[in-house]
Amino acid sequence: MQNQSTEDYIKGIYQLRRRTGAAVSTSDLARHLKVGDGSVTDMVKRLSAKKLLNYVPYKGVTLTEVGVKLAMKTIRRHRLWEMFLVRHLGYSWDEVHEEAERLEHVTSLELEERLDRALGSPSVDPHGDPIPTREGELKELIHPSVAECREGGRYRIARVSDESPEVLQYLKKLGLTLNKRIAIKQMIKFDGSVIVEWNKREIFLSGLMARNIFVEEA
Amino acid sequence: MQNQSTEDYIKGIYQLRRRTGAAVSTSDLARHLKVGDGSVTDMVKRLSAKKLLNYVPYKGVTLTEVGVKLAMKTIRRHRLWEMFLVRHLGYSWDEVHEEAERLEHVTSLELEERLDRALGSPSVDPHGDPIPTREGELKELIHPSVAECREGGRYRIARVSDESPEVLQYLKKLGLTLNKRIAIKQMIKFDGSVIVEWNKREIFLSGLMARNIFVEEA
DNA sequence: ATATATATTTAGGTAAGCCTAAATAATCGA
DNA sequence: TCGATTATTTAGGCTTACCTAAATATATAT
Repeated sequence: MQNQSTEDYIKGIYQLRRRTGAAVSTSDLARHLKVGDGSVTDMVKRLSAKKLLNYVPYKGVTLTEVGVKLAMKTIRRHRLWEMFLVRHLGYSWDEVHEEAERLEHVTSLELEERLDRALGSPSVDPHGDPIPTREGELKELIHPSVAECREGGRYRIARVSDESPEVLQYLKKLGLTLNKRIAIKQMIKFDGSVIVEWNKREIFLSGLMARNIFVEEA
Repeated sequence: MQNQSTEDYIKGIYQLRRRTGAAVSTSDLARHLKVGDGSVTDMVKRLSAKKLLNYVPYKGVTLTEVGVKLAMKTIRRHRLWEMFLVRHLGYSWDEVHEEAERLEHVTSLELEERLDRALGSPSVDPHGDPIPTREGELKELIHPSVAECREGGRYRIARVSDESPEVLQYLKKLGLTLNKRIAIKQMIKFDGSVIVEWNKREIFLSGLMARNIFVEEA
């Protein structure tokens, strides 16, 4: 793969931290970025010298205020591009991640503003992930996954994890996109899979699928 | 400035060669890319090893077939982006060069195709520069500059050099954009400046301006 | 044709990101 | 709490793209 940029490291740290809360270990970061452990220690020292993060050997890293700002800027640009590619260039939601991953790094403030304007300042991207504001504010939306729903409940699809294209492709094929309304028919405890009803059809979701689709009571 | 990529070197060679015809000297390339002479010799050897160009020490470089292909691809992406930024994001023609300079390097074939489709396969960019085809064909349009016109002649503005933002900004302020029709009122031999008429107004163009605006008999 | 000027290459260095293997620190189980 | 396992850092190297200054070609002018 291509070399990881400063922005990739910072974004990675931000995203891993959101999951775990605590400082991010260098080896977790290494796995996330698909580089060697030693490479991360190396890079992390440089980024620490640039005051983008705090590094305590053997303890992991946390972003500084400046680091968080950079993460927000990068995530904002990423999500604006995803939205733009879907709305203005006809991409589907499973095709935009990789493109945005590259475009986010070459986006000027001017371009960011124009993308935002062209989209009418959207608050979420095509997967339902919130887009940080121009000022770097991000309101994390906390939605339960389908795996945590109650049988018989009715929900609106609020977000789908963009980590695995497979989930996105499967849902695309079903037509089960953002904001669609579903009913939970059956929760299968044995393997965590779920049967939902949508559009008068019963749809089977594996446990993995169910854990990657997030909903809101409706 | 940022490091120059392989694509920048190849594109630079292509463009310099179009001007002079012969092999491109390493120092001309260095000036063009704003890097040291020694750096170019260095890079040129690497690109030669990759078969993108032919390098004869002390004689300069020429692109191989593969090199020309890469130049065409890069120029196509650059010009499609310029067109897209103008048509779909409201940029003006003097603002797009730098953005396109970055975007061209992170554009997948898929994205290239979608830009092209969204624009209806345009044949020229916002400055009138021809856009290479998908297959890498570029038909160079040869237009005389305003500095070479004949007094009293009537012309259509076919292309404006995108090298200097100043020219583009000046013309933008006048409203004198692509395809506008002008009449040559007076050629001033002394310093090469030209007085043209457009929209019932007389417009003064310095010699430098005149040499950067290209026209077609009309 | 030779000296001088100019163009080009070489040589030695730097910094960023990466790798692997060896060394060291932290953690966990008994 | 001690020893083993696991996590993390260090050390030594590689590649790319850059720089500057010195060396060497080439071109020019008399």
